[in-house]
Order: sequence, then C-alpha cells, then structure tokens
Amino acid sequence: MRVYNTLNSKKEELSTLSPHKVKMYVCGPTTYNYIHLGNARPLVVFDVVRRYLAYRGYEVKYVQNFTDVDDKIINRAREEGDDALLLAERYIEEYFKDADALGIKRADVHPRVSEHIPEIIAAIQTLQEKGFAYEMEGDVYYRVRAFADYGKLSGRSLEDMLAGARVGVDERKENAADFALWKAARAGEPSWESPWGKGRPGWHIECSVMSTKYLGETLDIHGGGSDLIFPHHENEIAQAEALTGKPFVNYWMHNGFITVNNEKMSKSLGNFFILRDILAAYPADVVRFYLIATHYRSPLDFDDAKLEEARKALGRLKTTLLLAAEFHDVNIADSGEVKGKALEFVELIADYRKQFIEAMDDDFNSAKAIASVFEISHRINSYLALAERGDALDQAAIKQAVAIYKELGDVLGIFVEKLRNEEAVVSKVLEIIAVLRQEARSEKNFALADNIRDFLKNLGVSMEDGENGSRLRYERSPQVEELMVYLLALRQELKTNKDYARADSIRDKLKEQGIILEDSREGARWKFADA
RNA sequence: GGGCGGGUGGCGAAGAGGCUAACGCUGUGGUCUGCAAAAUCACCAUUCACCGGUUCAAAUCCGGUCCCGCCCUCCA
Repeated sequence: MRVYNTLNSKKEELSTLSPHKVKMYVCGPTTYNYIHLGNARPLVVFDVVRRYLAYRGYEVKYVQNFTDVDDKIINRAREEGDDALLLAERYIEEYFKDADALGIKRADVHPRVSEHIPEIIAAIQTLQEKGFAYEMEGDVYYRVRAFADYGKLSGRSLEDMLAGARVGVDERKENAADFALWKAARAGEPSWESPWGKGRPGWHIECSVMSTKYLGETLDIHGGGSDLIFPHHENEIAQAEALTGKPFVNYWMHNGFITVNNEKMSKSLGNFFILRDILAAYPADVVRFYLIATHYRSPLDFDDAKLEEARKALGRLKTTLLLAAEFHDVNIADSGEVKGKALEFVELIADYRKQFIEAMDDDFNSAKAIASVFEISHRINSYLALAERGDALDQAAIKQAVAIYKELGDVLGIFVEKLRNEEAVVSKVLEIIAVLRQEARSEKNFALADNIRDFLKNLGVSMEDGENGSRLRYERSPQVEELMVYLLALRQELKTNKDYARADSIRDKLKEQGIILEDSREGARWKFADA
C-alpha cells in the first residue's frame, strides 16, 4: 500500500509503527460557524482513508480535534453578544449533524482545546525549559531558530520565509517567523491562569499536544487540507519534535482545495457554500460521491452542474442495486455455489474488486477505484438482462456479485439510504389517489372510484365525499410501500385496458412529487427521484 | 520575490516510459417498450498546452516557452 507523503513529495510504501495498526490524526474545524463544502472535503477524504485502512485489515485509531478557543470564535461571540465557549459548543453540535449526514464515522476521540489547557501549559513550559520558547509580556513565542529542521514539511528555508514575511511583524519577536504559543488575555476573552499570567493557547500548540496525548509521540498518519502545510503543520512538527525529540509524524497527507471559478473556496474570500445549504438541495451521498470521484490531492472545482453530474452517475450505480433487488427471489434455493457461465461472471466481478483494491492501494485513488465500481455495475446489469429469474444459478451469481458490489460501495460510503419524512410522502401519494378517484367520479367511472375507496378503507383511511371533493381521515398513517403497490396494480389494470391517458397521468403526478415510475416487462418499479 | 502543484475528448476525470488513452456526464444510432424512463449494444481523442531533446518506444523522462491555481497572513 502506497501513500503520498508531503514530507518528501513521494509515494511511499505504508509501514506502520505497529503491524496492522494505524494511528491517525486529522485537523478538525474551528467551530464558529456551519462548515462549508471546503471543510467537508477532508472529512470525507479521510473518512474514506480510514474505512479503506480498516477494510484492508488495519485497526485504526482516529483522532480529530475541535478548535473551540480561537480569535474567530471570540470575535463572532462578541458580535452576537454570546459566550465564546458556548458558541463553539453550539457549532460543534451542528458540525456533527453535517458530518453524520455525510456518513462520516465518529473519531475515536474528539479532543477540544478548552479541555486540554493544563496539558498545553505544561507543554509550553517544557518548550521554554528546553530553550524553544520565550516569554514577552505575558505572550509566549516559539523560537523558530532553535529548531534546526524548521521548514522541512513545506520545503522552505527560514531565509525564504523572511524574504516574504513583511505582514504585521511584531517587533518584539526575536524572529519574524516566531509564532505564538500562548497569548496574554485581553478583556472579555476566555482565559486561563498560567505561569505567564492569564491567557489562552495559540492555534498550533493544541494539535501537537492533543495528538500526542491520544496517539503517542509518533503518529502514523496526520491529515488535513493543504493550506495547513504552512504554517500550521510545520509548526506542529516544530513543537512536537522539540518536546519529544522523536519524529512526530511518519506520513503527512494533504487534500487539495475546492475552488469556485478556479479560485479557492474560503471563508476570507467569501465564495464559500455552506454544506447545510447544499445538503438541502442534494442528497448527502451525492455530495460524498462528488467529493471522492476526484483524487483527493487534485483541486476540485465546484458548481451545481458538477453535483448534478454526480447525482446522475451515482443514480446509475444505485439503479443496479434496484434491478438486483427486483431480480432476487427468496423462493429459490441458493446452493451458494456457481458454475459455468455464472461462475465466470462472479470471477469477473471479483477481478474488478482486485482492480478496485489496486487503485485504492495506490495512494487511495478513489477516482480510479470508482471506475471499477462502474464496471461491476455495468456487468451486473448486463448479466441481469439475460438472466432467468427462476434459475438458481443465476440467482446465486447475482447474489454473490451484488455482495461484492455493496462491499466496495461501503468502503467508499456511497450507498447511503436517504432519511426521509415518511408521513409527508404518504400524504402526497394519498392526495394523488384522492384526485384520481375524484376524476373517476366526475367521469362516472364508479367502479374505479369505489375500488379506490374500498382499498383505502382497508388501510383504515376513510374517504368522505362532500360538495367540494373528498376529505381523507385516518387513524394510522399507511405505509408508502402499500400505497405504491396498490397504485401500481391499479395502473397496470388501466394499461391492460389501454387507458394510457390515465396511466400516464398517474406517472406524471407521481413524478411531480418526486417519485419515478418505470415500466418494465415484468411490471413497474418505483423509486424516489433523489435517492 | 521565494516555495508547491497543474494544463488529457463537448464537459468532468484516471493514466506517470511499451496493451485499442480507464471511468462518468453529454451527444448520435440500434434493441426493448403503448409512450416515457431504465437497462442494453454500438459509435464519439491517431492524440495528451507549445517547441526541442533522450529512447527501439514518451501523455508519461529531460530542457525551454506560454498559461492556470495554491502557500509564504486566519483558512480544510
């Protein structure tokens, strides 16, 4: 398994500290707002990395922090007249809603800065004792000159940096590149007692302290967006390695940015899209698919058309699941064995799984891996087109192929059922049925009208005809499934009677409500348009 | 100014010395179908920003040119 390591700009064979175990840390968000799409990329990317490592037999310990003490949070809280820590807490909760929707597995530990102040103070003290830090009027700075390897991650020398550094240099610092470990408290800010007086931690120290606390002095993998390479990760290395004298991280992984019109999506440019808004318009698995259909290190340009394309592509993959489920017949005994043509087919699918693994083994190339998933989808569809529903061999072959297909889909996390409001759907479908009956009545097609009323009655839905149409009352809400089964059967009857106008009208009305009907030789199937 | 990364069909996107340059979207034609959709079959880059070089062999390596993005300031 090979991993691209930012430390030396090469793909390297993954060799973990302990066999079959991975210690992994990913920089989490500063929680002063809802996360935007750019924040979502590393979440999804490293979630896939984590799932894939687990799939390959690694036991992964995954830590992701929350920066809940920071200038941004303090400013935001001040604007809103809120308490900084409470505000941060609130957005942590919102963060989890988004992450859960995207199918991101929770980290084993989600440490927060505010809960690690003593450890951070102790670390700064140690740095000071070792000569890597100095205090200036309640502020503590890291002495970059003292760390010989400074710049090894970002590939720049201290001299390079000084040439460019001219923005707001604090004259008190020994060196322009020195960065804050501890900031003296200003009025109205959250602060903690320390040997340097009241204050709070600088941004970079938290990650060094919390990652090593939960994962040990050396980590296998540390991930984050590539905008963190400098200065954040460079500083993390300087701090952690000065503290422990050991290598901090063996593999540094960085994801590329999301751009809008080829400009980086960022909070400061203001061209960002709140994930919550995107999720209101597109299912989470589509967003997830969009994010991993491109290699994680490549830039990814965002616009609606891209999501639309992802929706269609993923829809194709899901159709295969639907077709296979339709084909599956519980009444046919499955010997579990396949031979002949069926065996060849299953072997072909297994071969694509091998290709999938090869792609993912090569620096988590999910874009390439997805190609194998499409191949499998395609092969299953083709096989299905010729398969016999009553054939035990075909049943077994499809079952095995689909198992592989789902297995790979789950590694990527792209086959997620959308949670939906069942009641809302039911009332929409009921409405359609009611209108249908109304039309039948006005056309004096009482046989059909009564048929509908009887069906509803059996479900516990009563229909009371009044002057202005009919009123629906029901004690318990019927299932979408049973309504659809009925509606489809009814429509089939209409089709048999060549009443195409009415049959098409049903299809159109359902489509308006986000339900797609597709006729096939065996009958009709239905699905949600956004599933 | 310094440090990175990139330019592949109509679009998105893999490929990093040698199989017909994956895969998806779009488009075209056929099958299926009452129609639609879905599925299926077939077609759609002699060519990988440009110029030169290395090699039996280059989209892939080397040199140069032209564009584009990112970092050097909070940012995933």
